[in-house]
Amino acid sequence: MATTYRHARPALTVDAVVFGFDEGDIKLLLIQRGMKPFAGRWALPGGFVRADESLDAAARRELREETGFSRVYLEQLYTFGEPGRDPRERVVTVAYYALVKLGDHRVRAATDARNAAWFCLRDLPRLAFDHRAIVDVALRRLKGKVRYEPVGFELLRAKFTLTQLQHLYEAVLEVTLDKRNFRKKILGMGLLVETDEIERDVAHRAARLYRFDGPRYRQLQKKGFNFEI
Amino acid sequence: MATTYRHARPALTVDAVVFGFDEGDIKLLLIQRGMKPFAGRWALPGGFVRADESLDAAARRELREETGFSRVYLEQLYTFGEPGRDPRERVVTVAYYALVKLGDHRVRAATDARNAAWFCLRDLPRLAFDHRAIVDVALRRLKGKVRYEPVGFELLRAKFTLTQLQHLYEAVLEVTLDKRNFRKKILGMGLLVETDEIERDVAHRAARLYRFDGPRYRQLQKKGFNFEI
DNA sequence: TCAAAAGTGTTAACCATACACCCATGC
DNA sequence: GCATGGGTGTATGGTTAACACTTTTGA
Repeated sequence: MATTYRHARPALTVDAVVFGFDEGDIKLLLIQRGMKPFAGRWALPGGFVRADESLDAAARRELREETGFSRVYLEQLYTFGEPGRDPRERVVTVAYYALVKLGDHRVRAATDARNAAWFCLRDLPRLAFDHRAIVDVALRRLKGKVRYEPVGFELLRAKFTLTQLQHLYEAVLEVTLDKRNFRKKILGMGLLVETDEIERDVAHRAARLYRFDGPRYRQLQKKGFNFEI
Repeated sequence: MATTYRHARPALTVDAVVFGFDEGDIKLLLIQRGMKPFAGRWALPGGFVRADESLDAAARRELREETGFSRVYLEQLYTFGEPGRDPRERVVTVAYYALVKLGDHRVRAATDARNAAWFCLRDLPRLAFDHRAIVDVALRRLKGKVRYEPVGFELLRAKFTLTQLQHLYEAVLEVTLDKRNFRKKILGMGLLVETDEIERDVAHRAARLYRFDGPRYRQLQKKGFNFEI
């Protein structure tokens, strides 16, 4: 950082890879573009960073404006800046990924109303710009993160069954897990608390609901505990 | 990404946290600033991204220009964009971290000639801008990375002793490791090949030199092997 | 009463840890 | 011959992995 700035400035945007979990699958929230370039193509929600806002703030704002989601888990992912990634002019984008709780049907309705839709990872449409590459980086990050930090809970409602949690890990990590061993391990950490509620409206024996004990996790973390699935 | 760009554009820079390993310690390469702001303060090597170069290319170019290092391990770290992080105007910086092999004394001499110097992490000077925060993020990343990917070797010469490797891990992870268990584990991975050379000019029994087998690692990786210390 | 998923323990294999002495070399 | 670090094996405890049946509930 040697001189004052005399070079042409690239435009700066933020984009967000929004993950949800529903019916045993990881889903991705995409926006259909109205304008050129890539009119009609699906793309990541995102937009330009304003002069006086931080990158995190820009990502949250765009997410709220384009998808209606606020109060989600949001983390910076990677910055993409290949010249030519936008055909109009040079645009550098700071990519984020978000984990949202799809349990609440109202938010799903709110986003359904717009030009936004949830897609299974297995059949994503062609995406605008280099957004497919961004999604791939986000997936790799999610896979790595979920094993060593308790972020998986950000994809479930506050109260969940152990089977839901197991299916979440199976979907993200693309493995199958043994039910007994999974329960032993996750309960052994002492991070889940049994609620006095059980599932409702299921056509079989209702499962107990648990919740994640965030304060306890932070406390254990200070003592050197490391979450690991 | 909805409209063409009408907003004020932040300036865009790259900065690099350059790690080395010498005499059992992790070192950091810093540049002393000549101009305001923060004239005289030590700072990360870095500079403005040019109109037609990728972010990676910009980081490599700045590293080469300011420190003389090329062909180093370089990875994007995080993008820092708080308004106000540069007192002059809004500057967003894409931070990288680099791992360099300090074994070669010629490169050390080359950088010594300039306003660059190596510092122990324990006694870093006050840094310009938010560079101290960037260093902290880089350290956390390095600690995490070194355990799950064989990047530690990027800090050692091509041929190294097992004790050097152990000391490297001890320095990065801030732990002490058991010599026998460390050797068992690292040799058990089958990623090190014994060379027919031994240390020279040491005042005690000379240790065998090993080298990291990169092709073998990539091959094992495809079969699902995961490096782990 | 049937279908569907919940819930539960034991064993065997493997892996991580703790630990101490002799060896080779240069001075 | 002494100081310095190089090099080596075993025993124990803990962790992971494999595995199947009974229970509850609603339809």
